[in-house]
Amino acid sequence: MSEMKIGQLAKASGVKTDTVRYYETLKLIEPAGRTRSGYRVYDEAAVDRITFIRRSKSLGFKLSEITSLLELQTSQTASCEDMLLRTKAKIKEAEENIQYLKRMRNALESLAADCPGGAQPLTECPILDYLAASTKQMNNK
Amino acid sequence: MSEMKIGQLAKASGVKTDTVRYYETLKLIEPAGRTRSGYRVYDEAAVDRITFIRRSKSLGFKLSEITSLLELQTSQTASCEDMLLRTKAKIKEAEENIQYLKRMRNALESLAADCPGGAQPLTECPILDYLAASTKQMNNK
DNA sequence: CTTGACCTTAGAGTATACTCTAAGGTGCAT
DNA sequence: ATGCACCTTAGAGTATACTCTAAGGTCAAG
Repeated sequence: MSEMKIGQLAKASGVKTDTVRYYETLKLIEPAGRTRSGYRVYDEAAVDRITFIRRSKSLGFKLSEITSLLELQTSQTASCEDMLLRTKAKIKEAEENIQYLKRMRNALESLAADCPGGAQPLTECPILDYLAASTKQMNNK
Repeated sequence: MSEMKIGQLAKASGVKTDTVRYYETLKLIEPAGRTRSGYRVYDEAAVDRITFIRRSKSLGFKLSEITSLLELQTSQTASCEDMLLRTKAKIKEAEENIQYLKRMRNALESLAADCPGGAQPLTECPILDYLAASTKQMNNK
């Protein structure tokens, strides 16, 4: 099945037909051609391309970044370094997000540790106290 | 300044006036009243309320969740346990996101470690190889 | 020749949290 | 009186990645 219609491509690559069309609007993929009746026709390479997109997404790349990854792939002049740099930038991003979430989790945990839980009235709740405390310190985003 | 207009509330609580009006559409806050000419009038409690929202946001609560946190705060029947449960759920969420990001980062790091970088042609790049490899394994999210 | 699966397009809807624009009124100072 | 900062509303725009709807054409099987 080297020639296929959008439904087959979708099934073969694990996405919905809508998603394939959406990717087309972003110029991430294009059908190899069209039938006389206007149906999109794809070849095997299309499956690889969707797979490329899915894997890149699973590594945290956005669709707009994947556009540039795909360009890199077909570029004559690009070097390994180009890909490595994008990968390192993504690692840094992930790392920052992890740190951000850890700070959040730690703050939540220290509040939870102070909270007696149970049927205590909320006036005694250190968590709500922290949230509602007027004009002391201020943690922002 | 116990009575203030939206601009003063915004300044006092560190958000934009647009944000205050947006929060109003979500029923997160309401002006204490209006002047004859229609200007929103707020009291000191409004500053605390916006502060509550900001702090909750910094702990990872969504605005829709903050609605329910604010209800909890003024509830007669709620107990500490209610707040603690929400906090624990949020900790779990943060933890899951951290794990997810760590898997992503680790995958990126092991790819980066295999990549020679430098001026190697991309045909030799293990990162692109992984992304483009046809129909072998498949990581999805 | 009709049924059903599959295809087409354009455009709207979902979720989240704002942010901005347009067009116009208010209120105090010079 | 006029300028300026500030206020009002309704509604659109931003970012991300789809997902769905409507209205209609295609195609192979029975």
